[in-house]
Amino acid sequence: MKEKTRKQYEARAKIAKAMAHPSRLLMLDLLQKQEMCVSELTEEVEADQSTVSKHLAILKDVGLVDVRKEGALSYYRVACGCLSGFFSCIESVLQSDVKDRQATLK
Amino acid sequence: MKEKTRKQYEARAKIAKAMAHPSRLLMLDLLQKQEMCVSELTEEVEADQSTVSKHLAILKDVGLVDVRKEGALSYYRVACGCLSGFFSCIESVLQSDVKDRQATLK
DNA sequence: GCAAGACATGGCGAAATGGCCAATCCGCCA
DNA sequence: TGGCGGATTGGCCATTTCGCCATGTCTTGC
Repeated sequence: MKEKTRKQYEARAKIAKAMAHPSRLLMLDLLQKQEMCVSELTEEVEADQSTVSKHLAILKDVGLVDVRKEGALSYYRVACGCLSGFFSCIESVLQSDVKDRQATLK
Repeated sequence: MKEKTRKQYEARAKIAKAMAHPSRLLMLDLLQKQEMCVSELTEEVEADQSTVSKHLAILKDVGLVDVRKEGALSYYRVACGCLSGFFSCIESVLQSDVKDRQATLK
């Protein structure tokens, strides 16, 4: 395989990897609806504040969220409008898999 | 957070996680165009055959691919039609991130 | 200045992931 | 029935991920 091709798949995988965590999916879901600061997200996610902060750093690193600093607060929001497409794909796999399992049981 | 909600995000994360690997993204890309057997995929991915087989097991487990056995061969193919939506989302994040970096350099 | 609150970062142990080799399983055919 | 090629599974090790604690940075208000 070409080096360039390999790099491309690694870049894509990095983005997918950033989404591949329950807490980060929840955060993306919340941030899609409204921007929130770290302490608000921490309360929703129910994890240590440092943990949430690191999750946000991961999302920010790949460009999935943006930050806006207002005084001491950091407001995060989703940076791309394509997330609904991603979520609906996941949801569709989830649904078809459920159907498969039901079909298998019959 | 409700137990049920947490489980839902975990189920979604499991699917996202299955996609979050360069080799598996490549395989999904190939299998979207045509069904292929393990040895063919092994050649494309350039990894050990057992490694490829395990990657396929992961994709199959979450319902992203299906298998069809023909004699000694196992033909894999993509099981859902929504993958292009997923890929285009990734691609869009990739593009906007590149733009961001260029903008930052100015 | 400094105390307090909001975030970010370093570090560390536990757990999960990824890759290869080796062994096994399975369908086919001599 | 024995052997062979294709595929899966088990085992093992290196690497990465995850989560918390402790600490550092920065802003605000006294």
